[in-house]
Amino acid sequence: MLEGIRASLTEAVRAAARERLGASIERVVLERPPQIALGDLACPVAFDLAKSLRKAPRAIASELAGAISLPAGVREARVEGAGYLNFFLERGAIVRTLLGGAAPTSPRPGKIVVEHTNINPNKAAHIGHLRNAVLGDVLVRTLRHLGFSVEVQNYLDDTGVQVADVVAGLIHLQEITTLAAAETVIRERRLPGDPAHPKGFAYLCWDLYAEVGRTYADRPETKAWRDEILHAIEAGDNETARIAAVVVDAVASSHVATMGRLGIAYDLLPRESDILHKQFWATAFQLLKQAGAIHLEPEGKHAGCWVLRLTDSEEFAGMEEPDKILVRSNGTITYTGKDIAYQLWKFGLLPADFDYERFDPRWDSSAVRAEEIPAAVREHPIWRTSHAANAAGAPEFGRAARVFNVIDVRQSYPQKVVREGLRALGYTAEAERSVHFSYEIVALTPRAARELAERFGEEYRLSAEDEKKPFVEMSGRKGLGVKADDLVELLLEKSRAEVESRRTEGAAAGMGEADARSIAIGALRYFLLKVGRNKVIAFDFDEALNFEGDTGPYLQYSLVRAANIFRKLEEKGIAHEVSGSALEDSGWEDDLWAIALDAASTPDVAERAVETLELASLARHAFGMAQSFNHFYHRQPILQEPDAAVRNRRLAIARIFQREMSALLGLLGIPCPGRM
RNA sequence: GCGCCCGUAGCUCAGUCCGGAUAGAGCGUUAGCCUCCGGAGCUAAAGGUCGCGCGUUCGAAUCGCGCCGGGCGCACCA
Repeated sequence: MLEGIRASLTEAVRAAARERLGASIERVVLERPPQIALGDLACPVAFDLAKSLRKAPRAIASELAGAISLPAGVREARVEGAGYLNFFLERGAIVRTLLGGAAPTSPRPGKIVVEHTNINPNKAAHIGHLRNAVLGDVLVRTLRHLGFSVEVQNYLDDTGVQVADVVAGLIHLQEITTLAAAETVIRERRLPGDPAHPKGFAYLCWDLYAEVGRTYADRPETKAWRDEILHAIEAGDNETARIAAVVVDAVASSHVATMGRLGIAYDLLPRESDILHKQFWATAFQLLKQAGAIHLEPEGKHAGCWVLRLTDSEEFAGMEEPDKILVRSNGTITYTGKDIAYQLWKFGLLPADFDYERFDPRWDSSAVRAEEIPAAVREHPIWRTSHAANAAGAPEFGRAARVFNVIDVRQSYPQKVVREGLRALGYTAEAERSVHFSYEIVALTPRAARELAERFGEEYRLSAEDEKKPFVEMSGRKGLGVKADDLVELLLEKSRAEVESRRTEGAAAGMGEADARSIAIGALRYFLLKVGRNKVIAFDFDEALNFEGDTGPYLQYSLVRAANIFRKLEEKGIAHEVSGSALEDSGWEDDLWAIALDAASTPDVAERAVETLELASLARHAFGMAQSFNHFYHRQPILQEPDAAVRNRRLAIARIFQREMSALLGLLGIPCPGRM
C-alpha cells in the first residue's frame, strides 16, 4: 500500500516541478524524516534544483508545495528544515486499510532454488553452519512470502576427503571394518570400549575426525589411508563404501535434526556420488569441450589438466594465474568441476536428470529428540537423489529460473568460476541469475575458546599464538568450535531457568517446556540474523545467551504482551474487535501512528532485504517495531482507558502490531511462545 | 604482489547501495519506575577526532583518490 503512495507521490512531484518550475527530475527520493513530527515522507528534491534554478531551496520547496496535487492517502505537503518538502499521510484511512488485513500476495513466476547448509557429512554441525542454515532459511521464507516458489537443496559431499577421513578413523583407529560393526556404533552411539555418547554418532565423529587429523600430523605415512578409502568409495560395492554410506546417512540425519529443531526444512538432498553415477560430469564435460570453453593444457605446470580459461574474463582481470583446473592430470575431477555440472542441472541445462527416493532421517544418530522438532518440519517430506531407480511419486526438482547458493565468503573465487563456466557455455542469462549469497564466518574469540576449554575440556585450549589474535576460525579438522547442539542446550538450560523463575507469576503462569524452547530458538536465530552478512561474528557466550535488549526474546515478549491485552479483554468479556468504521480520522498522535507506519512498511523492507541479500534489515525492522510497541504499551494503557474512541484507536494499533509482528517473526523463523 | 570485506560510544553493532535535518540502538556504568494490560519491560544521565589525509559538493560517516590497522581469498583441497 505504501508502495502505491510512493509511486503516485513521485509522479506528483515530477509533475509539479515540470509545470511550476519547468524542471525535469530524474530521481525523486522519498525518505523517512528523523522525527515523525516532521512528516511521514521527506523529499529533498529542492536541494538538487537549487543550483540549476539559482534559487534558495526553501523557496523552491514552497513553490512545489503550492503546485503539487496530492494523491489519495496524502493529506498535506509542508516545507521543513532548510528546504525539505515533507508529506503527511492520511493516518486514519491508512490504519483502516491495515486493519482490513493484507492483500494476498500473488504468485510470481519462475522457480527459485536455494542451496544452503551443505555441511560435510562427517561430524556434528557447529555454529558457523548454523549461520549458513539460518540465513538460507530466512531467504527461503522471505522469497516464499513475496510469492515465489522455492525449492531448498542441501548438498551432500558424500565422496569427499572429509568423509574419507572419518571412515579412516573408524577402520584404522577403531577397527570397525564391517558394515554391521559400523551400524552397531551408530545405534549404540559408542565406540568399542567407550561409554555411550549422550549426543550420538555425529558428536562421536567430531572427536574421531580430530583424532584422525592428529594422526596424519604425527604419523605422515597414515595419510595413505585417505586415498585408499577414496578409491574404495569410488569403486563401490565393497565394505568400506558401505560403511561410508551409513556414516553419511547417520551424520546427515543428525544435521537435518539439528536444523529441524531450529525450524529449518529441506526439499532435496542431492548427493555428489549421484552426480558421478549419473555421468553429469561426463555430460557437462562434453558440453564444455564442444563450446571450446576448456582445453587440455599441453605443457607447463598444468600439463595434462583440462582447464577453464579465465584469462580473458573481466572478473578475473589482474590475477596472476586465473585459469582454473577442472580435470586433474590423473583424470579425477575437481570440486569446482562437479559444481559446474550441478549448477547446470539446477537450471535444467543438462540433458540428464537424477533419480530420487525419500530420505527418512534416522533420529537415533542425533542429539535431538524428535519431539523437539516442530511437527511441520518433521512431517515435511525430504527427498534425496538415488543410486537406484526413480521412486514413484517423486516430484520434479531443479529447472530453476534463479539460483541462490548460500555459502561463506571464502568460496567467492570458486563460485565466480562456476558462474564463468555457465557463461563460457553461452548461458549468459543463467550466469546472471546464479547468485552467490556470500556471508562472513562465525569465529571464536579467545575468551570464548577459554570458556569452551572450561566447559568441554582442554582440547579446546588455544595456542599462545592464537590467544593473541582478535578471533580464530573454527576448524572441524582441529575439532575446534562450538557445536550447534551444545549451544542450543545451553540456551535451553538458561531459558528453562528463566521460565521456572516466573512460571507461578501472573500472566506467565502455565509456561512450559514448549515456551522455553521457543525462547531458546528465538534467541539463537535472532543472534545470528541481527548483524550484517559481511560482518564476522566473533562468538561470545554471554552475548549469545542474552535474553534482554536487542535479542529474540525481546521481540517475542512484545508480541506476547499484545496477545495478553486481547486475552485480558476476552476474559473480562469486553468486545475487542475494532472495525474500521469505529475509527475516526483524527486523534492519531505520533506515538500511535509511528507503529502503524512501520507495520505498513514491512513489504518494502522484505523486498529490499531480498534485493540486497541483507536479511539483517528484517531483524532490525522487527526490533524497531517491538521497541515502539513497548513504549506505546507502557504509556498508553488500553484496559483502563475510559474514552471509547481513544481505546479503539489503541486497540487498532495493538491488533495491527500483533498481526504484522507475527508475520515478521514468521519470516525470521522465530517462534512465538504462548506465554512468557 | 593482486582482489574482496571490515574499521562509527568502554564492548557488540545500525546508518554507507541512493550525500541532506541535533550520528542512532543494545550491552555495560550511574540514577529512577511495579495500588496501573506482567519488570525478558519502561524513564533518564554519562559516553563519539564516524581509522587518518586530501579532494568533489551549498552540504560527506555516506562519493573519489591516497594511506594506516585487522580479516579472508588468489591449489592438480573442498
